[in-house]
Amino acid sequence: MNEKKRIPKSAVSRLSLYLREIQRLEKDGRDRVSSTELGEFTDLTDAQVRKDLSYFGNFGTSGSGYEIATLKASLRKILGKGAMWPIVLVGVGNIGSALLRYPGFKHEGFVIKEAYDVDRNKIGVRYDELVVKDVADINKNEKGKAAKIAIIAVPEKAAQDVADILVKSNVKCILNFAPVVLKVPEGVTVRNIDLSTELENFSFLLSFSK
Amino acid sequence: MNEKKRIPKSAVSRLSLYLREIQRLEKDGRDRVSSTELGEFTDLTDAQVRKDLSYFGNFGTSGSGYEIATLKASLRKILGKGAMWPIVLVGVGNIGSALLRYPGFKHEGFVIKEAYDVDRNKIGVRYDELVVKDVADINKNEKGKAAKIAIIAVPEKAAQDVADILVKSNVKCILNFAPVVLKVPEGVTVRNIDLSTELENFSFLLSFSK
DNA sequence: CTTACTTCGTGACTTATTTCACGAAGGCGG
DNA sequence: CCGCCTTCGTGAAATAAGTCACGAAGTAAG
Ligand SMILES: NC(=O)c1ccc[n+]([C@@H]2O[C@H](COP(=O)([O-])OP(=O)(O)OC[C@H]3O[C@@H](n4cnc5c(N)ncnc54)[C@H](O)[C@@H]3O)[C@@H](O)[C@H]2O)c1
Ligand SMILES: NC(=O)c1ccc[n+]([C@@H]2O[C@H](COP(=O)([O-])OP(=O)(O)OC[C@H]3O[C@@H](n4cnc5c(N)ncnc54)[C@H](O)[C@@H]3O)[C@@H](O)[C@H]2O)c1
Repeated sequence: MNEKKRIPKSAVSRLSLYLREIQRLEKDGRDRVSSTELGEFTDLTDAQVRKDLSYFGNFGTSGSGYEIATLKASLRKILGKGAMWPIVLVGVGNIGSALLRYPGFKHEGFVIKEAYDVDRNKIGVRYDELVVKDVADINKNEKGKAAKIAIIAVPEKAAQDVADILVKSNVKCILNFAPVVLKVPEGVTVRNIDLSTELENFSFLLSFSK
Repeated sequence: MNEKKRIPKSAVSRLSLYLREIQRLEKDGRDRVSSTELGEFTDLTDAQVRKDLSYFGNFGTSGSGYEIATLKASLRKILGKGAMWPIVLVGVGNIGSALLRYPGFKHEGFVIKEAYDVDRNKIGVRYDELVVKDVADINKNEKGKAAKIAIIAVPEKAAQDVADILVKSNVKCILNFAPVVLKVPEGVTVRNIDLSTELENFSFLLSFSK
């Protein structure tokens, strides 16, 4: 076990894949899995799988691999999947409403608890138990049960302002769909979903490869 | 200029950011920019900016930085942004329809030319000039103007099958929203948009930092 | 209990990426 | 034309990430 060593940033994302796979295996009735097999499922080498897991503990047994029930419990713990994480969403347009309609998040331990927009046509709309609120009221988040995770799905021009407000209301993690590099203080983490950039990676590849 | 050296994978994504920023600057009437400034906008070091650009050419001028018009033209060329890239979309659900409604792609040089679904309620629906077709007819893509880029926005269980079909119809790049690791032959590139994994990175961070 | 086989955990090594830091230009004021 | 300032391009150094390969530990069969 390697409690001390630096953990590569991408290792956490891979942990997420491992967890997903072993949950699938568990559903299929499997109860053990080897690093080789897990590697095949996730398109990684067996060594990568073992090393990633070893950053967090000794989950395996020489000769017989990993017990699924145990590994699952450990990975869930590491990834913070004990509780239901509340999320605040800002921008209920194309993307925002797609997220609100997606039932998968609840099963994954995430729930969009609040959603905000500026558009009076959006405000008041109900999605399941949630009603879209006016973004002007967002600071009411500040007082109570404050979500630490936010999703920004507003137009590019509004994104930085929204981020600033979210940071003030104590959000620590932002998933940003707007095509902007957000400026946030230390201690706040931003991850970008940047579809144009993804596509440009493709057009780059395609233009070069012939 | 460094035509020979291996280019870090992430450099291409950063090029995309640089291009976006200088286009913004151009709109603001600016005509030159330095690596330092570009670094500030993109949250990178000046050295990183210069090194990334230097993989592709000598775009700058000592003492006065980069001329925006020139750099923009070069980056657009590198990223393959001369033509309009046709895209095929499979799965017109929450995500798929959000993509179809997004006008931004056209401005970026990408256009969803075909969209497929299995659901008869989706088939036949019109989005602008596009009409959703039956996924059973997807191989008709095979003959003609075949898109090289595809987006998969179907449920997890269907994703691998769809990927196999797309690969057969000569798609070379797949943007995958389904939470699965797709198996594709060499020469085909997959990039995943994996929202659960993104959120699990957050829950990991939040559970550890206190 | 012993042998043969499997599979983990990990230090050492390799490869990839980023950062540093400096020489060489280019611009500008005098 | 000269010094001074700015900013590039880039090898060299540093850091980060991934792969290798092997000892140790487990399993299973006879
Ligand atoms: N839809 C896509 O496929 C797609 C693709 C790539 C990038 N994006 C990016 O994702 C973001 C959202 O895209 P979209 O298609 O959902 O946009 P959209 O225009 O459909 O929705 C944006 C929503 O944000 C709301 N809004 C605007 N300013 C606001 C503010 N200050 N506070 C709160 N709400 C505000 C608008 O009323 C609207 O409902 C954009 O930045 C877009 O560039 C979207
Ligand atoms: N919506 C979200 O916010 C969200 C979040 C995370 C992940 N995802 C993932 O993105 C994917 C799409 O999500 P969604 O919410 O849009 O799902 P959705 O159920 O709304 O839409 C899926 C669409 O795919 C169609 N489909 C099913 N099988 C098909 C097939 N074989 N060929 C063609 N079409 C087929 C369905 O008819 C449906 O229209 C899923 O894999 C989901 O797990 C979505």
